[in-house]
Amino acid sequence: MEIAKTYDPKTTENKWYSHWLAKKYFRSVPDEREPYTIVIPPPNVTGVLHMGHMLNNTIQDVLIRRARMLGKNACWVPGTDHASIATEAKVVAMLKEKGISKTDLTREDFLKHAWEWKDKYGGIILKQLEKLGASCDWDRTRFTMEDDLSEAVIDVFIDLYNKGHIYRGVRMVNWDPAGLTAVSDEEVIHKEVNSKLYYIKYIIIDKDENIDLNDEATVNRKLETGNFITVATVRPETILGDTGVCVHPDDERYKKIKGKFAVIPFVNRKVPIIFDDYIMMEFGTGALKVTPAHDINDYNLGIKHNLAVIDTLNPNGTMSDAAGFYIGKDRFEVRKQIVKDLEAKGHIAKVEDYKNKVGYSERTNAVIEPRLSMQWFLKMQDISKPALDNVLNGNIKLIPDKFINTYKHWMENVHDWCISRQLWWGQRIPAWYDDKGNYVVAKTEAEAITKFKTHNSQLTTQNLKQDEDVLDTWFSSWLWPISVFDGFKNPDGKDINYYYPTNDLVTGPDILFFWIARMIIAGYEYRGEKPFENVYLTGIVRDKQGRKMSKQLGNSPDPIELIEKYGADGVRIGMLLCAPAGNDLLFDESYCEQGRNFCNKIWNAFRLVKGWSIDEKLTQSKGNKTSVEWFEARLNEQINLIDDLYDKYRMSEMLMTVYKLMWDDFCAWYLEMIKPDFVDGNPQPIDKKTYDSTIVFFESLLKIIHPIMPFISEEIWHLLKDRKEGDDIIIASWNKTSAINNSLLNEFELASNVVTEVRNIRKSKNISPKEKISLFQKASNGENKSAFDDIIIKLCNLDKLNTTKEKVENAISFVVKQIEYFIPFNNSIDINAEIERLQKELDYTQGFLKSVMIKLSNERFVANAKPGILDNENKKKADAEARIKAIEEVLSSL
RNA sequence: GGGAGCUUAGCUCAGCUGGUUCAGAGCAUCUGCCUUACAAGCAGAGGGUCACAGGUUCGAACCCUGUAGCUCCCACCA
Repeated sequence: MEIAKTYDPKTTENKWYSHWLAKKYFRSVPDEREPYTIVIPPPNVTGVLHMGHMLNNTIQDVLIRRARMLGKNACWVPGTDHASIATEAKVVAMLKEKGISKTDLTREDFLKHAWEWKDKYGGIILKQLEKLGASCDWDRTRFTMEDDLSEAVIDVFIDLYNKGHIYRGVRMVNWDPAGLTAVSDEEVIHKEVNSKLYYIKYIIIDKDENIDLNDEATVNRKLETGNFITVATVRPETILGDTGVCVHPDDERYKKIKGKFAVIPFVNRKVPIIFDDYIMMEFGTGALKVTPAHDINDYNLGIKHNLAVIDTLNPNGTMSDAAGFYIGKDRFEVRKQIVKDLEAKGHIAKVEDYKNKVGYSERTNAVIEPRLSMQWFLKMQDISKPALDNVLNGNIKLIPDKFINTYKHWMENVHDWCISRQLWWGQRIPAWYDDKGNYVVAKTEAEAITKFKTHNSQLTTQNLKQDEDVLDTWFSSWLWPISVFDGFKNPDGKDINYYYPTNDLVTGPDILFFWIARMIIAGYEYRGEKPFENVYLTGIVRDKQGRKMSKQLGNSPDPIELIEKYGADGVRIGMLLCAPAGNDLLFDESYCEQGRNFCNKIWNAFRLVKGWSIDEKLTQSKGNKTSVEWFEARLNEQINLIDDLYDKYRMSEMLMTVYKLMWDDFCAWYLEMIKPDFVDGNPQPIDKKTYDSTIVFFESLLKIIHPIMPFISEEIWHLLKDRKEGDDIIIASWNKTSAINNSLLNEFELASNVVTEVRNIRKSKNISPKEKISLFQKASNGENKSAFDDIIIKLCNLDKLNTTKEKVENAISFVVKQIEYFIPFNNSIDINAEIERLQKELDYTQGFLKSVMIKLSNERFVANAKPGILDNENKKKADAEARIKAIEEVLSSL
């Protein structure tokens, strides 16, 4: 059978994925085995796969597949997130294209459209994950807005409310006057812009004084006599909402106006002058106009000093009736106009150019206005305590641990969590209001009525209204590790008891607070136990220039296209190659190319082995015996290393170790060592013993690569030999190691150095690899045979490898460790070049010896260094001296 | 403004308790090879004042101090 020269992923991927599904290998149900559990960070239900998903799902699949091979009951729970904001935005956009405005629809109609949308596009992303090879238990697929999970969310809300952790309060939201909605902080883009800082004079009057600003004579007299205070602002239109002027209590300039009042231009409003150390005396004039309705800091000042709140903006960004002037005009128009009008009345002191940051809506690009609104909050102080403690004490590990600092800082300064969103797509807040604004929190309207009736027997359903808002999406995803196992519905269920706490969570550090910290909080609050043991934090995938991948930039490759181009295994390698834990990764397609090449290398190793014919009668040569013994030692050594790296979550190092074990040790050395020769153009057979060992090695290697490259490993596993039904690599046992022959590994080290030296000399002397040469190795006793001699002969294409007591004339020489080697060379040898080469070696070694001697002659080093270190230095000294002696001997012979 | 982190080869990064020939790996580069598994390959080579300046130590890429540059998080100052 002819085997293709290159590995073709297309023919294998669907085949094996369907096979695994059919065999239900991904399925997990509780049993007596140790569980190994990962819950997927649920992607947005209507989203499509991007590079970030590729990265963290590859890592999750690697972990889950290895756990499965380790004999654990591996359970990877997939699912999707309803993603209130993103999904609602998509549905709104879709409706808009159809000419439907959200405001024209009832809540019920809108939700109908939204569910249709979800049913149509939801789950595409999960289908895409299959292409990657993700071995999720698809029977367990959950959705954060399915009935059970929504019910859990509502129950948790009610429970936390009853415990006194949830309250209503006013909060400044980012209002998008174009989109007519509040947007989250994450959807606000701050840009630095050139604006103007206006200095505006406010007349000062006494407590019992009144003034009419239309009375020009009085105003001018006040201004001329210095009875005014100058404030600076970039938003002069907000003065219509001013209800105070604030200065620093220590500011000498303003001590004399204590107890006085300022008059707001235009509106003629008399407002108090307040003193607060929030003020920075150096900024502007050291006096701040306070507009509680339109600035969060001003709002806080207002609460502290009991100032009125006047909301001067309509939702669409025009001036409201409450503003009193310019009603119905857009705020930017008003800004220009009010400056002119103030100027005319002599209220403008000066105008400066000024750079400041302005927030823009990501979606509409409108300038965001801070706006007050009533929201629901979760008090974080008390319930977050165990979540902080258990990360600090190592009960939950963050990998890499540098994130502990960030986590600690955030948790120690934790803010109350605003959990309400002005959206329809999500879990509706279970609060019910009567027409006076009284409310109760209840699971159903009926319950709400009952609750109300205990206070007011007159109430009926007609007067009750449920809160219009929904809960923040994170308020459902923070329950994810519990709710996917029905831990709320059935708190003592088989699943939750078996799988919880889960083992590893793999996600990005950008949601450390949004999601990870909150899952930990919920875990302790509702299970009294952590939700996971380890959090593996990947980096953010960026492009080669370090920019975030985004649709706008168009710098994000389509993962599915990558898979088609390089194969799923190739792309998985590509992701892992550039993904050190916690560091952002600069993705480039060439990594996938490298991954594809690696697949091909493995494929060709298989092709080579498969092409050999076996001669059962042939006895195993000494060289082959040594080769097999060496590779076995090497393999065991590397498996131990790989296991250790897995345990430490050093994924990129683990990958590199696997890569080099396969490519360098197995393909470049081992297979070359045992590869049968050709005689007269005919390939020779291999002995059965060596062949069998090689197959066993190949199987071990395939098992090692399986978690990383599931498809090619399964394919070759089955092509390598006939297998019984159900003998699939995906469920094969992970390699166990045995004792390692270290002296053989050391001998190989020497032999491989000799081979490299000989090849190097061949190249520098232009000796063709086909031309046989001789090699002499010097040994005082004339023996010094190595198990690797036959291998050196083969790999160097020698006609003989002899031992000699004396140096060899007319030869090129080199020194490996302390041993001298000679290659007789008939053509004239460039003595000078030889001397130069050896002299360089000698200089280096002598320099090295010198540094060792300095240490050893240093009494304080000898006194202070640990014994092992000292022994080492002595050994280094002896080795270097022997080497110098060897080189000098060769040199003197020249 | 507050906090955290980073700076090692052309690129991406390892370097774990300060001490193995410690200055590494992969990629890229250069040179020679279409050698009967693989040119998506083989063989070989070159490449770094470990950001900079001090300090501690017998000994520093590693610990301390300062400086410069970069990144992220939080609060964002009228």
